[in-house]
Amino acid sequence: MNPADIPGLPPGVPEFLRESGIEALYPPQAEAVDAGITEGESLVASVPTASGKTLIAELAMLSSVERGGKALYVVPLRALASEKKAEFERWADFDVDVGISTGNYESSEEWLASRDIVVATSEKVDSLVRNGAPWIDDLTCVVADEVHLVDDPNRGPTLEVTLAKLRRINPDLQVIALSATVDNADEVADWLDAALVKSDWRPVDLRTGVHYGGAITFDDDSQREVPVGRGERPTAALVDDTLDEDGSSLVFVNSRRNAEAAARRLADVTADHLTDEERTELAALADDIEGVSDTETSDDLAAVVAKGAAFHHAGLAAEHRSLVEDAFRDRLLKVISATPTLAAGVNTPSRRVIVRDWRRYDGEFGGMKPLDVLEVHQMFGRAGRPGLDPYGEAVLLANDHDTMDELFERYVHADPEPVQSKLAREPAMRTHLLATISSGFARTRDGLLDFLDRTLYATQANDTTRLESVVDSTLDYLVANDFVDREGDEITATGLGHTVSRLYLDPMSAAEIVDGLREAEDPTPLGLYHLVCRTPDMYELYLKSGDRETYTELCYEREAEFLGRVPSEFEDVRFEEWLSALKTAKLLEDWTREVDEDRLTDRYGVGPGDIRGKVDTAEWLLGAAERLATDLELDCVVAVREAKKRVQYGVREELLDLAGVRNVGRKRARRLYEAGVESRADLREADKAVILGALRGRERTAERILENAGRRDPSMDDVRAEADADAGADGDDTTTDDRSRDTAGGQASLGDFE
DNA sequence: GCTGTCTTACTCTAGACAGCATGTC
DNA sequence: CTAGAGTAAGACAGC
Repeated sequence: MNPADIPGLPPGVPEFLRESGIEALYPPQAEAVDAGITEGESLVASVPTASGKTLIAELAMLSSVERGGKALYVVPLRALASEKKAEFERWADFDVDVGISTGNYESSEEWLASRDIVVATSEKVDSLVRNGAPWIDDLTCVVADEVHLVDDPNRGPTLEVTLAKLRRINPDLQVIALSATVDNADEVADWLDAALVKSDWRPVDLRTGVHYGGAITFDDDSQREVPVGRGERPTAALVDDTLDEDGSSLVFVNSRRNAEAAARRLADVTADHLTDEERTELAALADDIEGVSDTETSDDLAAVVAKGAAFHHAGLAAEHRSLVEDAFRDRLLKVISATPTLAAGVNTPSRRVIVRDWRRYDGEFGGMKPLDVLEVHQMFGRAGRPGLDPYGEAVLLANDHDTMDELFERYVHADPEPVQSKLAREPAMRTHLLATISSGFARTRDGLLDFLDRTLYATQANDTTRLESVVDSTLDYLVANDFVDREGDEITATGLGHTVSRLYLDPMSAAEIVDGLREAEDPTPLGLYHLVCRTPDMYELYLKSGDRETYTELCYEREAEFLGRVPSEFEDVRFEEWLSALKTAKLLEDWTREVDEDRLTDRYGVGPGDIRGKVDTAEWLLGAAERLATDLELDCVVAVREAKKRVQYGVREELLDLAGVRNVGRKRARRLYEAGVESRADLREADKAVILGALRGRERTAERILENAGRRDPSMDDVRAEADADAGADGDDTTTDDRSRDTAGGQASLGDFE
């Protein structure tokens, strides 16, 4: 199909498409147009990654906007939201404005209302609906990207319920659902009253196969010799082989440690294939990466990057990730070894994809569990860059013939699993029933069931008794915790219930927090951190060997600080969870005692990205706790607010005022304080020479800070920095300080092995 | 005596959305 | 009680 033959587009778009090199639509795109996506028809497109799904969405959104409407593009990850926004901005010339709304990057309400296309995460959309954002009513088209994620036990129900709500708010809403190839796309289409386009077509040829005994055997029975030398690893041989053709590789492994170890080994392979120019560019990139964070992870990553390889997992700081992804896309990095994060994240295509580990540890399963076919296929889908690679190759690894046969059967020739609604799970029900009641979508039990009838769950379930019983027990729970009231048939949210729903808290988290705060007379920061860390909204840190003893001891030592009853050591599971939460809380406490990032990472066995994640979550939960305490008129409001601010800035109490000044973080605040500048007011009055000295002679920085502190004459012209008293020992003093404090308190820290 | 290879015992395990009000080194 | 790669440390051979 020729772009000019597409109906309903804004004038000029077909020409624009042709200028961007789109002479003819891909077959699935043409099918989608035939199904009427540019004329308001709904569609489920179940097609492989990189086969032009985005254009399908764009055509639908553009035509909807052309008819005077407004489109919403729903993504599963923040990183994807910014990626898509940047992509859609190419339509700016056609008077199509794009806005973005995620938890960390929020455009103002009025501004979003004026945008033609809004990109948001599913949770954010859910939240906007709960809070009654008026522009939601104006939507004419919604796109759900990666809709197969409705299968996800944690976040799937949010997407499912959100789509159901949007369709209820606007019955004429056009829905475009983009999915990986799944077994039961027809059920999804059924649910959404949409047409279905299902295709295996790909713009770049994809060959999948298994490497065993010195050769890859592909699905079409062809072979490619990739001999493995003595003492060489198959992965290295495969990466080397791709490099001989000037192609890049993506290696998927099953743990962070494996990703890092593999990158170290593969760096020796890539190092031999670099031009001098690449070496120079990589050295610069390595410098940038090292500068992102002062941690071992950062240094390790920089070391392999200098040689043309990288690792990628959720322990990396966000900047690390994007630097690595960008450099790989620019073909500067030759190989990335990654955990499954990368398969679900932003677009990072590669000539060859190597799925080294196809089993992953799963505690619930009690051992190594094979990856889902869908997951492996998502990894496969990263192979082959449209327009750049002649073909893509996806390879699994086998050590013996039996395994090779198994892999062919299990992954190469297998269809992905069907997606299955997880809505009937308790945690999902808790949250979504309360939200549904709170925002007035339903006022009775029948009303709730009627609403739930619009979900995928109802489409799939052949009898609704399970759903009814979960609804009933969940309602009981919500009533018992004073989130909803029941009078006869009438179900309404209480004030508390409304607040909880709008704060986007899991009701169980809210209940735990409310209980804890009610009994808190004079809560300590650790007590508050522990309270929020043990809610279901916080991922807990994993207890390592030795941690049990360490934190049991700490638990008794600081027993008085905990809010709520400490479970007995003999309630195994409960106590274990209590300790995990304590470990997380202790990480936060250390963070607010200004312990350095690198010490935190090795004390808690986490990466810089994990620290950021924990801090963010704690900040959010403490903010919610503050709001709950305010509404309930509890005395601890001030304590909670202070704990939140300390987590937010990562500082001790005395630095709160300083750290509140823009451009002053935990490090600068501490240096200023040591130099005698102890408050915002001091910043306005103190000797500039002292301030400049504390800021290590950075004039621009100092001027910006003074300006932000409200000083009348921020100029640093002619000011000479007073010598920094402890130059060279900076940063270390606080850590040493902290360590002696810990030891004095009798607490085991790293290096105490007794 | 040093170095590389093999053996063995032991360790550890993926991911990341959200409120609200403004801005790290 | 499940799996398998990584790792550190010791054993051993070869020079």
